[in-house]
Amino acid sequence: MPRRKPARARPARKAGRVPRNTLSRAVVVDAALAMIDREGLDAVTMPKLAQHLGVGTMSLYRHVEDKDDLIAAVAEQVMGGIAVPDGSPDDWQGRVVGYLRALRDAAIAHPALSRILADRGLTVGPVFDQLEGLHGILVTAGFSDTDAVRAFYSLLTYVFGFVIWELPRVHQQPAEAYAAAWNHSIDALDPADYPHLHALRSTLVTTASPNQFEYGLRHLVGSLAATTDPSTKQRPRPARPPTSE
Amino acid sequence: MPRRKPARARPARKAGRVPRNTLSRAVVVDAALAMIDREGLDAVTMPKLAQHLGVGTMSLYRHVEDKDDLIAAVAEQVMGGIAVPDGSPDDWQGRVVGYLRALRDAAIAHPALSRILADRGLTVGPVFDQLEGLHGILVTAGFSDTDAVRAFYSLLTYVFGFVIWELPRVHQQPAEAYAAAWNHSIDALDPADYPHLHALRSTLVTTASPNQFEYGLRHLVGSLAATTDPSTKQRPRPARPPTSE
DNA sequence: TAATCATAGCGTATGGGATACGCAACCCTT
DNA sequence: AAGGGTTGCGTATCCCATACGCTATGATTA
Repeated sequence: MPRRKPARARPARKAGRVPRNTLSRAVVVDAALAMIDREGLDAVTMPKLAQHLGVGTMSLYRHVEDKDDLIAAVAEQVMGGIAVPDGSPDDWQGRVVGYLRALRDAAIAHPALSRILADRGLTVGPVFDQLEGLHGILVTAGFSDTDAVRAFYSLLTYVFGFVIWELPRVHQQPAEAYAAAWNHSIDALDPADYPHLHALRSTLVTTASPNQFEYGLRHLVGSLAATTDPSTKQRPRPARPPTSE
Repeated sequence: MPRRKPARARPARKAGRVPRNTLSRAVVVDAALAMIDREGLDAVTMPKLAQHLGVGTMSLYRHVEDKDDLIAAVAEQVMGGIAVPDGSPDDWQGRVVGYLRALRDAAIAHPALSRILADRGLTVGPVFDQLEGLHGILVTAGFSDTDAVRAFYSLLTYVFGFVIWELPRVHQQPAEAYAAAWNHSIDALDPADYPHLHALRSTLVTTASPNQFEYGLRHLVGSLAATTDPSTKQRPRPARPPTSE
């Protein structure tokens, strides 16, 4: 008993009236990205996406191989929006860090990104350009070819791990839900067995700030810098890294 | 530990003959983990899992709230198997690094782990014990409360990002598939536009060795150490980190 | 302008999957 | 020997991803 026709808010299709060129791969991908951002990755299904676009479900498949292809395209779209910043060769740290921050920003702007990449590997299409750019920067800065590779892999890796760890804290329906959950978990633990966690209740949760991102990044970049350019060794590391929010 | 029946080829159920106490949450979770390791996360469905156990699909739901609960339990199971190593208080670096290596080993032994955690957040049950232990180690080593939190978050974060990046390389049907894919991708790029990537064909792929893990880890730990105990500043960082495989 | 044609949009059908619901066999208790 | 909470599980429902053509559409060409 088939019955399909609401097609949401969009000039409903008339019998026999089938407009052309309404869809394109770009339109589908954009809509998917928007829907993912809005309702979450799991909420996106082909039927729902189609309905949103005011088209039939199977129409999507004219522009996308399958759902997997669609999600991959979404990931590429997002990653493609990230650029390795310009800058003087002297400031390799600034450029590299700028790129990594952009990466984190993208992951926060599109919370599903890291999940998608965790599923299919970090190296999607546009990353090639970025690797090329980063490598150039590092080599110019004095890194050997191999060390440059190792360095940016380490950095990339750190950023992704961080973002995955950070996301549940950043995006959570009620903003305090995450903190509440943590506190609840900690309350359930016996203070005798978990003295530190109890003492740190507040710290554990609030530490997920931009500063935490910068903290690890600073250490990593600073240490990498030390292997190449001793003069910058101290720069990225203040006598004592800021310790609070 | 309670004994576990093979559960494999169980005599098919006879009409009216319904044995009792064949299942338990532990049995279900173990079977799920085994199946995940064997066939991948996506291959695991409630019907297939039940069939494997020789029981009806809905029987599983007596011991597991829903699939989500099951997967969460699997993650806990794996994470619970990781311990913060003992050691002398002097060797905080050794203990912390030991823990992080164990984490990576677990992620490699159970390739789906990182995907699962990326979906639901890194902090699953047993992690509390581990955080408690790590925090104690770091504070004893001279870190302030806050810095200790920042430090292990950074480390944890690095490890997870690394593992996610590394996994596709470690587990791939034909061992060379990954390298082949990369080389193929690079070949498709115009050497004029991507001089570095072309020059690095081999390096880019082969760098994914245990050394890469240690490379970033060494830098991170070394730099963190420097903030607390200047005497160890040089230790984790040889004059020049090994540069090759 | 009319006939031709590749193609976009889409209706229908198939094969899973997750899971609510409720029955009945079991095993334990009394 | 009877009763009852529990466990295993059959059935049914609702969604999904997707294969398979059919048909209208707009561009192309005669």
